[in-house]
Amino acid sequence: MAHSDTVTRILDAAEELFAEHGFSETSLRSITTQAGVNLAAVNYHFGSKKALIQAVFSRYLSPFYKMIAGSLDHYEKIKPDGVLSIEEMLEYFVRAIAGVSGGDRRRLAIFMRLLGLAYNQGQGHLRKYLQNEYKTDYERLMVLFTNATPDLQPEERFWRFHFMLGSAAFTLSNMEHLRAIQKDEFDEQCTEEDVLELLQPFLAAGIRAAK
Amino acid sequence: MAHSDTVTRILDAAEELFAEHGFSETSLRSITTQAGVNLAAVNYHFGSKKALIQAVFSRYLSPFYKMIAGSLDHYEKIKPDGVLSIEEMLEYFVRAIAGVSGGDRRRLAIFMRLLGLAYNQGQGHLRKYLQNEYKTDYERLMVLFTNATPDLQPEERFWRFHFMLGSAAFTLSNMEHLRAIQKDEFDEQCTEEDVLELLQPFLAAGIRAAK
DNA sequence: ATTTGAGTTAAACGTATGTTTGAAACAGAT
DNA sequence: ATCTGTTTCAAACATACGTTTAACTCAAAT
Repeated sequence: MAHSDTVTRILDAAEELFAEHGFSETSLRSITTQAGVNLAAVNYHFGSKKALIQAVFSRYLSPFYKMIAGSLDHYEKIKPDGVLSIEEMLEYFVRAIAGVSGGDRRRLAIFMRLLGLAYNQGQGHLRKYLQNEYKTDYERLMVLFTNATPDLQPEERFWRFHFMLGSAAFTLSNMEHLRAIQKDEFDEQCTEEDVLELLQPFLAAGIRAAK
Repeated sequence: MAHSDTVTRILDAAEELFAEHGFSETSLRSITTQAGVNLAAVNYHFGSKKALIQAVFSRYLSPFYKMIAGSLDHYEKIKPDGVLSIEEMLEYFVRAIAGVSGGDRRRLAIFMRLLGLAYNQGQGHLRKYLQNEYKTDYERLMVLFTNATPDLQPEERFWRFHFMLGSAAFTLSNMEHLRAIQKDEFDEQCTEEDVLELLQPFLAAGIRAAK
C-alpha cells in the first residue's frame, strides 16, 4: 500500500533528522527529500509539522509505555512487599531502555530530548501531552522509589529523584554528541551500553549519599 | 554612552528569550523589540545572530572564568600539591557560580538552560567556540577535576563529569518549576540554597562511586 | 468502460526570518 | 559653527519556511 509506505518513510526520516538537528532546525523539505517523497505529503498525511513531531513521538512512545509498565509489573511481582534496592531499580530500567530501543537509539534520544523540553517549557503542547500519558506510570514509579529509599526524607527523596532524572535525561538525550566529544578528545569511544553501565553506579551512589 | 547601553540591553533580552524559547525559536525581531532597540542594532553591534549567541555566553563565562582562575591561584597557594577533594571543588563551584550571578539566581537558571540547549540543540558551533575561547581555563579546570578524582580512569572521569553537569544543568535550569512542583506535592518549599546544598553531596557521591 | 477517491506532484502562496542599505541623528573634537 | 566618525532608524532585500492549491495518476469498485 502506497499510503503506509510513504507515512513510514516520512516518520523514519523525521525521526533521524530530528534527533540529529533538533525540531526547529529540521525543515519539512529536508525530511521529504531524505524520505524521497513529495513536500506536500507531510501536510497531506499528518496535517502539520507539529502533528508530525507528535506522530514521531507517539510511534516511539507506545512501545516505551508498554516496556515501562512491564518493568513496573515485574518489580511488583518479584518483590510484592515493594522492597527493591535502588541498584535493582536502575538495573531494570536500563534493561527496559536498552530493550525498547532495539539497537536504534535515536528514538531514545528523541524521547529524552522531549522529556527535557517538557520540563523546560512552562507551557506547550508536548508537556501536557507527556504529563497526561505518563501520569499513572509516574505514580507507580514513585511508590517503588520511595520503598527503595526508606532512609530519605520526602524532600530529599524528591530532589534526589530529580537530580537523577536530570543526569539521565541530559546524558541520554545528548548521547550522540557526548560520544562524539569523547572520540574527539580521547580517540576512543564507548558504546551506548557502556555509558549506561557507567551511569548506573553514579546514580545509585548519588541516591545513597550521606546527607 | 549609548553604545554599551544598547549592547547590554540586547544581551539582556537575548539571554532571557533564548532561555525561554531556545535559539532557533527566538527571532532577532523579538529580541530587539524587548530590548527597545532597532532591529539592525544586532547586526551592527554583533555582526550576526550566531555571534550574538556566542556573545551571550561570553558575558557569563568571562567573569566566571576569571573567578575560576583567581580562585585557582588561591588554591595553589593553600594546597601546593594541587590535591583538592571533589567536595571542596563542588563547594567552590557553587560559590563561583553564585558569585558571578550576583545574587540574581534567575540569571543562573538562564545560563544553565542555555548550557543545556547548547548541548542538545543544533548548536555545535557553540561548543567549539567555547572550547577555543576558554581553552586554557577549561584545561586548568580539568586538571583540578582530574586531581580531585585520581582513582578514575579518563573515560570514567569524562562521563561522570557530564553526568554531574547534566544533573546540575537540569536542576538549576528548572529550579523554579521544580520548586513549584515540590510545593504542590509537599506543601513545603526549599530555598534555592537548600537545593544547592542537597545537590552537592549527591554529585560528590556519584563522582566517588565504586565502579 | 466509466467512475470514484485516495495519493502524488509541481507550483505557487503568504509569512517570517536574518541581513543589508542609505539616510538621519548624535556626540565630540577642531 | 563645522567637521568627523559612530550609532540609530525605517525600509527594503533575499531567502527559507510551512502550507495550500489544483491538476494529475492510478488502482479498485461499479
